[in-house]
Amino acid sequence: MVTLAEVARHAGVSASTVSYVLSGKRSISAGTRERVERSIQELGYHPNAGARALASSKSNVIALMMPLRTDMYVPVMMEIAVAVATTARGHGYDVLLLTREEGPAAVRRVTGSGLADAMILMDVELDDDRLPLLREAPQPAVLIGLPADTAGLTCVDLDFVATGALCVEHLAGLGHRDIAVIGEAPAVYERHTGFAERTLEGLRAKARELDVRLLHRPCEVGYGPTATTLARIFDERPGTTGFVVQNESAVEPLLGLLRLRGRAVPEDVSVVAVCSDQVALQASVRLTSVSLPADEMGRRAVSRIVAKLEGRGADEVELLTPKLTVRASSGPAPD
Amino acid sequence: MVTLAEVARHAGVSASTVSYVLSGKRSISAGTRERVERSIQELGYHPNAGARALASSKSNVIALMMPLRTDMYVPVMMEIAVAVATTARGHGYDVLLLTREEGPAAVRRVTGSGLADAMILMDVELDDDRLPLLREAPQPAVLIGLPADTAGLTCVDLDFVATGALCVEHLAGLGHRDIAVIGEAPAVYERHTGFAERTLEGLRAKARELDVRLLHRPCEVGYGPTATTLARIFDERPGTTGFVVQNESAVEPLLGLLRLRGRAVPEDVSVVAVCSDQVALQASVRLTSVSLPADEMGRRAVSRIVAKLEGRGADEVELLTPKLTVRASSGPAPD
DNA sequence: GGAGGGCGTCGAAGCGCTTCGAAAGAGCCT
DNA sequence: AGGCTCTTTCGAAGCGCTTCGACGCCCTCC
Repeated sequence: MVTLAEVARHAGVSASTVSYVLSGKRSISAGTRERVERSIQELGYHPNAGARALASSKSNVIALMMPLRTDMYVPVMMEIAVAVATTARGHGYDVLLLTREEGPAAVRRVTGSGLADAMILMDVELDDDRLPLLREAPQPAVLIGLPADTAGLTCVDLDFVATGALCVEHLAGLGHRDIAVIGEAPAVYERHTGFAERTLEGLRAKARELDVRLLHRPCEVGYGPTATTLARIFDERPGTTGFVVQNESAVEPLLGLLRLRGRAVPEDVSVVAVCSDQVALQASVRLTSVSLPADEMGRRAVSRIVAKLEGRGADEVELLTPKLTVRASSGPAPD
Repeated sequence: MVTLAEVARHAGVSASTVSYVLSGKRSISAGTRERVERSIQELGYHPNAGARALASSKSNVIALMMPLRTDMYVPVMMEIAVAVATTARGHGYDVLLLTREEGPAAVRRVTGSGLADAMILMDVELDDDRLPLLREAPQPAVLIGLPADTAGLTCVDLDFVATGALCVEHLAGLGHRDIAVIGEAPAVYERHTGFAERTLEGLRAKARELDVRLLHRPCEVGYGPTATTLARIFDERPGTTGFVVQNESAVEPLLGLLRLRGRAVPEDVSVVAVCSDQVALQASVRLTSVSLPADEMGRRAVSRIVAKLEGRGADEVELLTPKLTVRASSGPAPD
């Protein structure tokens, strides 16, 4: 393996000079810089990550703590990860993949070992057990999601309360008085995952405000569970004409089931989904949806982390404003 | 941050003794070990990753190069990543997430900088541009997938040729003489992704052998494209009674579309999918499928990497034998 | 009772890089 | 011409850990 010292010898300069050429922290004459750069090329030199981390106390790695369950939002999680990885690379950082399942131990490992310079955490629960550690960690962190207490934390998330409100508002505006919500899997609520509860909160508040009847039912992933949930909903509220689908994987089954029941979308029944634009456009009916800007959340999270690593930017909660796009799945309520 | 030296002072021993307690590379008396371990606990010591990497030339990190597209098999990729991350942690390794898109440059970065001790590559193309570098890299690597030339490489993959054959065999055995294949997106074939081409090869070979007519059509992700593809298939081969679905995301749309056309599954039409068991079970019809053992592939890949890092295990291609599970979506051909 | 051999521990030398202080030279002013 | 500043480069220290050789001790064996 080629070392700094070899490059220095090859270029006829000292090691520190090579280091300064690389980091740009001191001015180097054009001639020397060129000579060094040529040597680096010729020898195929790559700085040793460990040595660099040791000497500079910076690893140039961002840790990403990701949930590895498969009971929810896999594509969204993936999309966030993609955005994080790509954006981070753009800023010169690599991404270390940690599992949400390791919990606080992983946080401790990172903060203790200097494995990473900063952390991005996904799948934040309202009262997340990683938060206390995070607050005292020397490394900055950004949450993608919103816990109950955000003091001393930086968060990026979609404003799910507004998202819920927006869905109800849209349907109510079209004259729907009976709205059903196909929610996340029960386990998601049991974990007190922030976004699920907040969406519900927004849905309920707006429903109360606009005097619309709202029925919320959690729903496991899969066609069967969706069918059961739908049947229950129609049993309980036969007059339901509006649906809000929070659970991406329930979208296609729901549309299929409505078709089977002879309920036309959007003539008889309107559907609003909270999902990525991709899903909304690929479904069998082009869905009216509030988009889940996974990509943007990932990018923002990295930007904030990088800002903090560079000493800019304070702790702050950034809630992205949801946007509802009207497509072919919603229309006026039948009379 | 607590250092080895501080632990040593606290325990009243030398730094090297602490190091040996940690690594177990030399015997330590029970008393000393306990004292040191207590100090480690009390001080909350975590070894510095950079220093460790520098001194031992081992980073305890495995790089995972993952495709970050969303045009195919997102859940499968995710499942593999999960398995890799979890298994790796079980062996004491962390996982560095690299994007497939960085291509050979990422391989060079890893091999040059000592960022990782080994690499696992996904989304392998038949003539992958990362392979030459890999062959001369000092770090071991495992491919999840199968390139055309496997000399000097270690690969883990499902035997997709056998998978294709199995699907045709099953349908032909039920009396189907006209089989259509809903394939991956055209881009996947254009990239010469190994598994797609191999599956097709297996399908074709077996069809020829059993004298069955086979129609293969690539298909973009989404309901619309699936509908178009299906329409074309029935135009071209109205007598089609057997379907092989290679593309997970086409499963639910296909079932819905068949229902719309009034073709009952499995009475009129049989469907065999190549997908994870989860998808097979969650679809609107419990699918006869060849399962994609993503989890096992991830685990095997890590096992092989760890073996190589420990000096065991040679270069080898490991093809997992596909298993077809008969469920409710396939039955005898109508006459 | 002295030689030989383990066992347990220590000290010191790096691993490859960053970074600080200082030296060497060049250019300018008085 | 001497002193000053500014630019460019160098040398050396040190980041926290691993690891090798060596040392001291106790036990065993003839």
